[in-house]
Parts: sequence; structure tokens; C-alpha cells
Amino acid sequence: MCENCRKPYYITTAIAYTSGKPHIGNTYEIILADSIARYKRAQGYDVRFQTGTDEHGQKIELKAEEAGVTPKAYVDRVAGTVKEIWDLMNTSYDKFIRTTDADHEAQVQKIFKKLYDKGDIYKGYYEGMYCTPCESFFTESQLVDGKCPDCGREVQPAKEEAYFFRMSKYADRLIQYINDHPEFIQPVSRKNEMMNNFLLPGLQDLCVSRTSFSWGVPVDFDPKHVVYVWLDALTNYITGLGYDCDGNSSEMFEKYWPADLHLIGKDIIRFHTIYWPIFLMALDLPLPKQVFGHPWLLQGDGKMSKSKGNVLYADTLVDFFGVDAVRYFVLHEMPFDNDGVISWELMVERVNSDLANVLGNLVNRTISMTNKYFGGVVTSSGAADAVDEDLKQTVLAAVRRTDEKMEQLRVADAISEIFGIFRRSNKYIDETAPWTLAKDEASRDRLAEVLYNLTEAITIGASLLESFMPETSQKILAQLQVEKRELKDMDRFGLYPSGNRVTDKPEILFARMDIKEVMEKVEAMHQAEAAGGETEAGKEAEAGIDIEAKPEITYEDFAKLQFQVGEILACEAVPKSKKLLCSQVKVGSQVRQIVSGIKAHYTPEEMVGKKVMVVVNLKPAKLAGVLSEGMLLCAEDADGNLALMTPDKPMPAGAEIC
RNA sequence: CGCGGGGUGGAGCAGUCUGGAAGCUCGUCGGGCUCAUAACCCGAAGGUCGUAGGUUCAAAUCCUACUCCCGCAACCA
Repeated sequence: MCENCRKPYYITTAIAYTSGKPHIGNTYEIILADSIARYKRAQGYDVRFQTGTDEHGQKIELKAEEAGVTPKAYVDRVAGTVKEIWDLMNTSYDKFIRTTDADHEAQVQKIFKKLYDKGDIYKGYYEGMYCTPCESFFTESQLVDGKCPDCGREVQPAKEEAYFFRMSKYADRLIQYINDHPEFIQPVSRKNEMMNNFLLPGLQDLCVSRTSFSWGVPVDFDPKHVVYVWLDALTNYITGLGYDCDGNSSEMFEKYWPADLHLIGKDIIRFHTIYWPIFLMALDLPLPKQVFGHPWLLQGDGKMSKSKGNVLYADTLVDFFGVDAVRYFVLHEMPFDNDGVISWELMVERVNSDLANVLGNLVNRTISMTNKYFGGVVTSSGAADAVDEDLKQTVLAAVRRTDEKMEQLRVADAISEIFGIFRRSNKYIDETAPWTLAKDEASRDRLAEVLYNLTEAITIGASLLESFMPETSQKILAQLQVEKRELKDMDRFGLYPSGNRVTDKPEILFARMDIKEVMEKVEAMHQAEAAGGETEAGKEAEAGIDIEAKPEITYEDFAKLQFQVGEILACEAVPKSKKLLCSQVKVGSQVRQIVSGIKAHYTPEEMVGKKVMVVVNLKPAKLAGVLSEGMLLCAEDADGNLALMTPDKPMPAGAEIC
């Protein structure tokens, strides 16, 4: 039974990007990884579980600037928050790597150099259309009417020096590897996606350096370049083990590499199943055995928005429900390859029905009866009955099926199997009706046996639960006053020590919650945030919205613009577009067609008849193939809500605005 | 024809690859029980499996077209 003993098992999560506090969707991944890591340990593996943070890049540089701190100070703070949340969620990682760790950075530089010397990385040019004020490159297809999509100004063809990785060189080997290892990409549906969209059409070389920002690992032999994201981020999986590309890797690296499982979000599957394997091939290292792209956890009540205050964070949820309830929810509600949904209502429902009713109540009633009828002593009397068999078989089968599900990484299904034990146990109580047995002294042995079977079933179920809800598992076992049952001993029913005594004061594991009260508390919390002015939304409400200031202009500049009142005569949605409405606007004696991105805020019917503010001398442009001769002006709030500007008093169409 | 995912009883999902009596959890209604956290157990109602065709003895499942929803992309003049 110990065929897995001490076999190494290396599991990683993606490293979290330190641009801000991770929300519950990000937190899901570490919890999922933790449950797998714990289960593997229970199976006897010598597990190493690594997580961490990705701390470089332009976005962080900008965020730090906004916050008025150095990038390092900024990432130190966010990395601290990430770690706090990971710890709060009781995740059992062995290593928390940061891409700003000195040893990681040093190794990235060596790897970059080595691949350059080998000829896999070469210096080239990143070509495209460049907008100088925006400091951004765009491809032809991104341009709007030949101009910068951000600011609308002229762009110039430009080249930026950059280093590239020769992906094409290894493509055939990778295709071969993926075909030979069907289990490599999970779920398998993603495999075809990668093959058909990227590998088979031919791989582009990957840009691996940047000169446009400096917050990154410098290329040591060409210091105006910094290593661009993937070569820096992905290598954490090996540098965290002590890899050294000069051949002085640690023992730990030799032991744990290749990784058994990279657990990542479905959005970065491409990088982990194409670029990462190719980097490893270039370094002559074996490839990870499996990459699992898990789905996403989405908010139920519309899109997340900071200003709406409905972004869910793990620590907020923990305040309401407790750590294990949150762990249970995200693990159980997440389908294998579809996105899952989270909302306050669903959270309360799961806590009440699964945790309080099915599990908590079962433990409570079992212990209560044991105390009431036997002074807390659990005894196997041997007075069996036919109904016992089904209970035992259900429990033992659930153990096996949990194992099968975990083997397939179907964690949600594994938990359901465990809860099957508790559901069956509740039914068993009804079938045996202990309170009836208690009335007849003659059935005292039978009563003892029934309670013994229940206690045993719960012991097994609670022990299995350790990987998913460690604290709850411990609490239950503590109340039963028994050690955790090892996985290898779960092929038998009846190992609970006969004559053992359970606690005489059982505690409620999960209290039922009232949805109305919870929603009231949520509402109060949102209001407190808004009123406190501590959140960004609060500040906006109090002080108005600050937007990025543009350079001062002269009156001549201003006078170039011509504004007039326009009357909307007709309006219709632009076909095949999501945001655009096309209006016929009367300005003076002429009618012009204007396209506006306000479909989400106004219906075509609402538009008709409105007097609006029009920029009339803007060069006409095509939007979604439709000509637009001008622009309707709107006010926009921080959420992107739009309001058309209309005259305060009646004005004729064509009246000049000055 | 931009890419991808999805439409299964009131809610959330499984089943689709490998066609063969439509299933799970929650909710609702009725009943039972009283050890327990108004919890537990049993039963019932409720579904044209997005629409329309096709293949087949048989389609939620395979094929074709269409439609709606969600991400991303693209347009928010």
C-alpha cells in the first residue's frame, strides 16, 4: 500500500502578479493546489509545493509611480499581502518565491546569457507603428484610421531593438512531445486549441527583452534591456528549486525536477505548454509532466468593479464564513472545465445545506446520542444488521472514488464523494432510529453498534477531508478524540478504537446563516467603505474624479475646435458592433452622420429628439466600417458611465457653443 | 463571416468524446421522525436538453444551418 512512499512530487501554482491585492479568483488557484498537495502527502509522496509572486514589468513600474513609492517598495507591500492571504487560507506551500529574489534574478541573467551564446536568443528589432506621446507600439491592424488608437495622433513606423527567442527551432520537437504525452495538457480540450492555433500554423519568435521600461532583470551584457516577462517569470519553477545553468544545481533540483504538475489559470496555458517547454528544451532540461489549466471563478452579480464595491476578496469572505467554508466553496463549486460562479447567496446556501446541515449536524447529533445513551463511550458490540452493510460499502467505495477523482484532478468531484459519506450516514440514522432502540433495554447492543458505525464513518470522512478542509477535519477528529485515519488504512471499516470516549461537549462546526442578515451586513460593509472614503470609490464620491491632466493649450488651439448644438433626428445601432450607435444629427441646415460608443448607455429611441453638443470640425473617420462625421460629447464617470451634454435652455440645432 | 466558451426543470451544474429509458445539489409542495444546528429521512410536482433541419431502429449526445448569452479582440471621433 506504500508504493508512493517518499516518491517526490513537485507541484506549483502560477506566481501571482503583484499589481494589486489578489481577489478570490486568484486565491482559488492556491487553494486548489493546496488540496492536491495535501492529498499527495496523505498518499505518501514527498511533496514540494511552490508558489510566489511575479514582480517585474511596466505595469508595476507605473503603479508604483502612481502610489509615489519605488517599485521595490510597492512589490514588497503587495507580495506581503499575497502571502498573508495565502497563509490565511491555510495553504501549505513549501516555498514562496519572488522574482525579485536575488538568486532568482542572478539565475535569470545567466540563463539569458547562456541561451544567447547558444544562438537561441538573437538581437533583432521589434517593428511596428510607434506613437511617441503614448510611447507605444501598435500593429497595422490596431491602428484606427491610420492613427494611434489611444490618442488619435499620427504614428510613425519605428523599430525598437529587442532580443528574440527562436521558437521555431524547437516547434517540431514540442509537437512530437505533446502527441506522445496526451496527459501533458489538461483538460485535454485545451490541447487541440494549442495545436491548431499556435503550433501547427507555425510559431513566431518570442520577444524576450524590452527597453521601454527598466523595472525588470537587466540583461547583463546589454544593460539597456530588461528581460521581458516570460523568461523571467516561468523560470521561477526551476530557480526556486536551486537550478543552476552552469551545472551546479542543488540536490533539491535533481530530486524534484521535472515538476509533476504546473497548476495555472486557463489564460496562460499557451505560455506554459509552448514557450516554457521550449525554454526547457533549450536548456536541455526535461519537461514538466503535466500542466493543468483550471477554469475561472466568476462573480455572480455582474462584472467585478472596484467602485461598485463588489470585488470579493478571500479575507472578506473569511470574515463572514470562516476559512474552511471558503475553501469548501471554491473547491466544490468549481467545475472541471467550465468557469464557476461565486456570490453571497450561493456561499450562504452551501454553508447552510452542506456544511451546517449535512456535515455539522451529523457530527453533532452522533456525539449527542453517544453521550446521552452511553456516557460518551463508543463500543463495537458486533450486533450487526443488514443495513450496516450498505453504509460500510458506501464509505469504502467513497474512499476509492475520492482517490480516482483526485488522480484526475477532479477536486470538486472528490469532495462530493466525501460528502456522500456524510449524506449516507444521515440516512443511516433514520434507517436505524437509535432513539427507538434506546427505549428498549434488549436492543442496547444494537444501539451501541449503530453509534459505533456512525462514529467510524465520520472518522473516515473527516480524515479524508483533511486535504480540503484541514481545520474542520481536525476539529471533528478532536471531538471524536481519535487520531486521523491514514489513507492506507482506509480499505477497512472498523478501526475506530472500541471503548473510546468522545467529547462530552460537542461544538457547533458550522452555524446556519440567515441570508437576509448576511446581505444586510454586506450592504452595511459597502456603505461603510463608501462613506469612510478609504476606498477609491469613496474618494471619488467625496472629491470628484481626477483624470490625467493634458498639457496647457493656447486660445488659438482652442479656437480651432468648433462646437455646435445638434438635434438627433434618427438613430440606430450599428450592426455587428457592440458599443456603437449611428445617429443622423441636424446641425444648422445640414444633417450629418455621427457614430458614438454609447450603446450601453442609451437606446436608439432615447437618442432621437435630444439636443446635444457636437464637435463638428473633426476629421471624419470610419468606425466599424461606418462613416462618422463628428463627435457627440459626453461626461464619463469612473465606472465608464456616460451622460450626453445637452443645453441648459432650449437652443436651436446649429447654435454655436463657445 | 475576428478568436474562444456556453445555452439541460425556479437557481447552480453533471451527462455530449465512446448515441440506447434525462441525473445531481439547492429551492418549492406533501409526508415521516424527534437524536440533532426548525436540522435529518421519504415522496411529489416541475425540463419541447437554445431553434430548425438531417443521419439512425434509436439523438442532450453525431452532421448542417440559424439564434441568443459570456469572455477576449476590434471598433468606444
